[in-house]
Amino acid sequence: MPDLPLHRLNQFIALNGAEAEAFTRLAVEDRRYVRHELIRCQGDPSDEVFFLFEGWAASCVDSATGSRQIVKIHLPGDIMGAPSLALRRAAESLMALTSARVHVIPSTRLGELFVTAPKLAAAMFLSAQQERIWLMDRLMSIGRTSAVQRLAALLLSLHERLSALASPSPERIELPLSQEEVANVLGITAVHANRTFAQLDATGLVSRCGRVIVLLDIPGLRSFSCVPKREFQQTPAWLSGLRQGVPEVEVGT
Amino acid sequence: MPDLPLHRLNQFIALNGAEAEAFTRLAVEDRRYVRHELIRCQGDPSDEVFFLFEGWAASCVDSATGSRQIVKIHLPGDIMGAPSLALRRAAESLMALTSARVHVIPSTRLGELFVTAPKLAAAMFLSAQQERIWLMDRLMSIGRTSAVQRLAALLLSLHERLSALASPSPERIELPLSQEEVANVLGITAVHANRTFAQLDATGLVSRCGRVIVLLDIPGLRSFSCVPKREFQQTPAWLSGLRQGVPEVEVGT
DNA sequence: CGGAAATTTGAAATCGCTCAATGATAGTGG
DNA sequence: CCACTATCATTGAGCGATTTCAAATTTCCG
Repeated sequence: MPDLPLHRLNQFIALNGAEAEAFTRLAVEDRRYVRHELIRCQGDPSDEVFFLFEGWAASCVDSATGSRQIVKIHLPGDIMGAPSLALRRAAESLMALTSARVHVIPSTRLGELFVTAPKLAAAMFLSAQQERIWLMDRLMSIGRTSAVQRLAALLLSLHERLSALASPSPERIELPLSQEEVANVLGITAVHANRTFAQLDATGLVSRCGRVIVLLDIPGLRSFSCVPKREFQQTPAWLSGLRQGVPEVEVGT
Repeated sequence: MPDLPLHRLNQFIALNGAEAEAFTRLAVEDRRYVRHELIRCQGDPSDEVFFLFEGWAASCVDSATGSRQIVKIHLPGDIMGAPSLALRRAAESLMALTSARVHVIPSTRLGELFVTAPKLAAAMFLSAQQERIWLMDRLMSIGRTSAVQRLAALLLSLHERLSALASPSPERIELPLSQEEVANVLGITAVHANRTFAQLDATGLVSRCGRVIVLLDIPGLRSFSCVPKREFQQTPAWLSGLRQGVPEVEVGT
């Protein structure tokens, strides 16, 4: 198994080697997808989660009319499909945005990990809370700000996440999304997404050339977007019990 | 300690008496609030979570311009403030919508529970995933549907949650929110919320008298709202390991 | 090179917003 | 109980943002 991007799991609780390895052993399959291919469809039985190993993907909620809302853009290291662990049938569709490699993890194996590796369970719990905050911020963004501001907020959040991925120049974002897909993220129409790009361009906060966007003034973008900056804490003090109370290596089977 | 509404915690994993009791012992304080009082403010240190024991409350994200988005309406039994466990400073403000009673739970005590009561930890994990689905559905609703449809979706979700609370007649909803607050949920303005109420009234799907709303045609509302129905699973099969692998009662201190 | 998909632009219609004013309702203190 | 006040609900009119429909242009890919 090649190096996995485990920064998301390690973000809140530094896992030891055994724990990280236990995670890498969860996958039963390594699938490849091409752009626009469905990884999982809303309504499918939800007995698996997915680890995005390479490429970009999206979680979408489809409305009864067929229109589609992209509720999350996934980057390498993301666990996809976890919300549907609470359901019998998946709440969201997962779609590859670029060619992508995905590790398939049966839910039952994840369940075993909850027993054997409580630190990993805690890491996944915190990761879920982090996702909630991101969703809440996007709800605010869509509910209370204009299309241009939402676009600024989207670019900022991508910048932040690409930085965490140790991307070489995160302020240069090569968007693999079409304008229609960006529109599906922002809650606007494709035509308006185009005008919105032009509008943001005109502010001078970003410069755009095709699908390559360079963020020129990040503090300016942030105050323009009106979305507060979130400072996640690396090792939450309230979880200190985990380090003392639980034997370190009981992970291997 | 009086009977707590623990249906949310028991929804996914039936806790035994010791586990439920361990949870009730978490609280260090029982606070009362009046309508509109702030329970916690965005930016406050996030070293506590809150259990809503009685009354309604709201989680709000405030934008940099001062406008406020209500990201969640809380009913009795909800745990509030958990997303901010991942942060040093709270991401959301918590506000009482009616007079309310709230149990204050220090984060550190919650952390201890993660070690001593893994079933409770799993229940909170699943609850967080459920919240993510609700947030995703609202993102779809706000991003892709009209104001009237969003209002229908809001009323439906309240109906569903009131039913789970064993409310006597959940199709009769006595909203404790002003129209301005409803507008802050739906991502519209207060004036438009009023027109939207009138519009929904005119469809015949609901009837409204002041703040009392009666849902007349629930299937009709559901298809009108375009939000898919979610069937959460009571005891996810994938977590079966928890029942075998972990000693049942090691909960008491 | 050809064809499909994506981007860009225009014009008209619609939805929701803002500003402003008027009625209702509830709470308060006399 | 009533006047007083503040908050909330309602309505109108005009404006702005976004949508819709339609067409032209560009880019991508085989």
